[in-house]
Formats: sequence, C-alpha cells, structure tokens
Amino acid sequence: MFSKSCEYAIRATIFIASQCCNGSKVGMKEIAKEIDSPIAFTAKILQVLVKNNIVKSRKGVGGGFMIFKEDLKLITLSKIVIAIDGDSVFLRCGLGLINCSEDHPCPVHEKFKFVKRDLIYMLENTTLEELTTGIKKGITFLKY
Amino acid sequence: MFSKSCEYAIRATIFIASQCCNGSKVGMKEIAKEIDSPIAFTAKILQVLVKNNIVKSRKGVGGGFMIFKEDLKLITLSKIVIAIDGDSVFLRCGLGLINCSEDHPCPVHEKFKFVKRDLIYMLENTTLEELTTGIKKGITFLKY
DNA sequence: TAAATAAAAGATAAAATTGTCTTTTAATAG
DNA sequence: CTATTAAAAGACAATTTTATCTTTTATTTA
Repeated sequence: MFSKSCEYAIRATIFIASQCCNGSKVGMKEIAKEIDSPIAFTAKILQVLVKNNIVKSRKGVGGGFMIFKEDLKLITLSKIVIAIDGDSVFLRCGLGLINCSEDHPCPVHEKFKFVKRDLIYMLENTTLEELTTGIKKGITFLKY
Repeated sequence: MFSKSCEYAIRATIFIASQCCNGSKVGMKEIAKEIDSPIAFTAKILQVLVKNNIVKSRKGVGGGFMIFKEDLKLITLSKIVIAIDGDSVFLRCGLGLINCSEDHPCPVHEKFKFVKRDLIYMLENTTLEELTTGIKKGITFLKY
C-alpha cells in the first residue's frame, strides 16, 4: 500500500502527536525506540515531514520533535502520505498506465475507482487527533 | 498498490485472455508490444504465471502463451496478485507492524479494515472474463 | 534427422529503495 | 564565550526491484 518510509513516517508522526500535548518535545532516540524503526533512516524521513510543516523540530539541548495541539485536527493521513510517497496513491492507474482516465480507461479502472475513492476519503478524513486517542488509552500500538 | 511486475502481469494476462478464444497462442513479442512493457522482463513474469497455472505456454514454432476459455471465469485478479506480489496486500498491516491484529491493533487498523475488505472482495471477485469484454469491445485499453 | 522457432533458465546490470555513518548547524546551559 | 546537545545535511552502503542479455530446452516443419 505505502512505502516502508511512509509507514515509518505515519508511525513516527502518531507517536510525536501522542506526546505533544504537554508541550514537550521528543528526541530521535525515543521515537525510533517507541516505533521500532532504524534511527538514522527515520531521522531522514522526519526531515521531510519538518519541511512539509507536519512536525516541528528544535535543535540543541532539550530539542526534539513536536506537534502543536491545535494542529492535531488539521493533520490528516493524506498529508503525511503525500509528503513521503507523493500523490501516486491518489493519481496512479491501478495497472500503471500513464493516460488512464474516465475517457480512456484501463480494464480495471471501474473496479478500482470505488475502492480508491474510499481509500482516499479515509486518508483525507483521518486526523492525528483520532489516531492518538487509542495510543493514549493503550488500546492501539506502534510496534510489534 | 501493486508492484510494477504485478501491473505487467495483470496487463499481460488480460491481453492473452482477450486473444484466447480462437484457441490460438500469442508470442512474447506481441504481448510486450500490445501492453507496452519491456519484453525480457515481462517474459520472466510470465514464467511465474505459467508455474502458477494462470497461463499455459508452448515452446517452439507456433508456440506462445494462452489461456483456456473455460478458465476465464476461474482466474481472478487476486490469483495474479498473489502469484506475483505474494499475499502482502491481503495480510500486511497498513503501518507494517508484524503482530498487528484485532487483539493488538495499530492506530489505523480499524480505518484500513474496511477499505482493505472492499479491495480484497474486488480482487477475489473480478475475473478475467469480465476484464476482457471491454478490451474486445475496444472501450478499455492496456497501454498509453 | 536437421533447421528454425519460441519459451525457459541463468547470469548480469541498472535503478530505486532502504539503511548507516560522519560532519555541520543551531540551540541551550554553565 | 565555551561546552554540550540534538537535529540537519551530506556522503556512502546494502538490499530490493526492475530490466537486459545469453544460453539452453522443447516443439514444429521440412
């Protein structure tokens, strides 16, 4: 579905978001530990998320990553996916045809249309806010 | 969604199926031309499909690939996808967690569940027979 | 049986993705 | 101001995916 990079990105973002509300930051080491991901690789991915204004970062002593509470409602899965994997999930033809469209459809176009529409709707309407509630309650998990 | 290999596999299979009913075979050169794919790479992919009994092949003069008419109803998209990409689309957690399950869900588990269920239903219930009708009528396309 | 044909199989190569390590930059505390 | 801390940036390495080329095997036709 998504690239591994994107999976790490979503997991890292959810973890940062789940820690955000006390205004404190979380460091790379803690993030990588909590989502069980390769630290240096995850750091690279977070750089992209910072550039895309999905997470904020601070260098130096006491630095780390954070997400403002008021942004939790605004950041959707689709924003993270687009930042890391681009818009291919949203636009790419199911069979990889460049010019596939309603007017010039591939054989699976109609079949995929509905599945894809639901996927996109879900991605665009799922916010960090709801994804963090389960984590905070201990009923959803980011590793193992 | 699927790997490029899988996209080629589906396109090739649909093309072979669309040509099958006269009992004639289609060669690699024609397949690669009609689905606009790299010929040698597509040949490798077809080897896997042959081993998985999705297409039949014959070597030598007049040889090529074919699918029996009676199999068109039996071969689904899911069979092709599983043969090439494995069952990851069906089983893999949306965030890549190894032990994600109903009892130990990742934060997106519930959200993905419904989308995935619809995708799997579609893959398991879409047969080559219906995918070839549009091709034969000239209203769906396998390239450009 | 010999020649021609086409898929199968094997080796190799290019590109993309995933991952690591080192150096630099920015921020804080003393 | 200096030392320390932690992210940013850059170079590099491993792995996987995608793609090509050559040789072998099976089949048909003459």
